[in-house]
Amino acid sequence: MPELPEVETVRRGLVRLLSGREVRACEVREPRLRRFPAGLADLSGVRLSGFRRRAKYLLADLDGPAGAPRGLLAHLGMTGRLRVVAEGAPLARHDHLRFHLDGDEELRYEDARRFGFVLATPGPPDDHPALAGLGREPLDPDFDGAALHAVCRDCRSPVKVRIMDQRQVVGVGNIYASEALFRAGIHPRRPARRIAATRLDLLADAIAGVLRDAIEGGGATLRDYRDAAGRPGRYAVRLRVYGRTGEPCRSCGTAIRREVTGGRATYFCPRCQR
DNA sequence: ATATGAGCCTGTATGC
DNA sequence: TGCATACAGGCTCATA
Repeated sequence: MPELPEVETVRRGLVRLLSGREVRACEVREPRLRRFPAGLADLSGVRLSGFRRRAKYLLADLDGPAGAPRGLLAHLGMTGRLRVVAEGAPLARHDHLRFHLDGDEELRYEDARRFGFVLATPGPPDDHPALAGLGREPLDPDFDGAALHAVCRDCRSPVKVRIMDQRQVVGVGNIYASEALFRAGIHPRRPARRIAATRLDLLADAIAGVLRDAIEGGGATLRDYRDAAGRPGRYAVRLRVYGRTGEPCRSCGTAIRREVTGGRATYFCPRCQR
């Protein structure tokens, strides 16, 4: 659901809609999120000076009085939405957090499944322990076949499981893992260490390529995902294998197959992917 | 150490 | 129509 392209799309929306804005107050309506929404009571008077992304996490930089939190850290989980709405807009059932802003607007955090969170950090949000141990950013310029080789060598797990492991490569979730492996022509259950170097080059390009294309399309909305302005993504119709069980492969016409790998639904073309 | 599976959580779809 | 069940999958934790 919200994987790297969706989080990046939300980030860009927040930059556009909220840069430089001031938080007047924050209201916690439901604290039982993935992590406790610590520090949000102390945000009055801070200014939102920047929005960054690391993996599937959103980081906000804050300018405020001494002692005020310096950052926000958020994760959308599966159904989390960060949206900018008019002050006092009708509340949805799962609007858990309300950030009242200057300019008569609110930033709302809505999350039906409560797998996500937003919290304030005393120091830079980068220092939060949740970010320790994360793997490589696939859109960094040095993400290539050699980088993937370091990730995949000696690894007996299915390659799909490996590229979804956030300690190895970040931002790739269930949807884009299937899509990237299709692009690279690699079977999702192939042991990671059994992939030749030339094919790892292809896979690195495929991962970065599908993520870039999805960002360009504003992310993929299957059901829940919305950007910071409340709009769905436009990339779902471009997916080549995800959710297409039994439908013809767009490349060879063979029926797309669904299997469970590492406990996750996995989609692939049994003819194009080896 | 790595690898696998359960659990968190609610809305939606499916089967009876 | 209603009920039970399975599934969705981000991550964390426990176990093998």
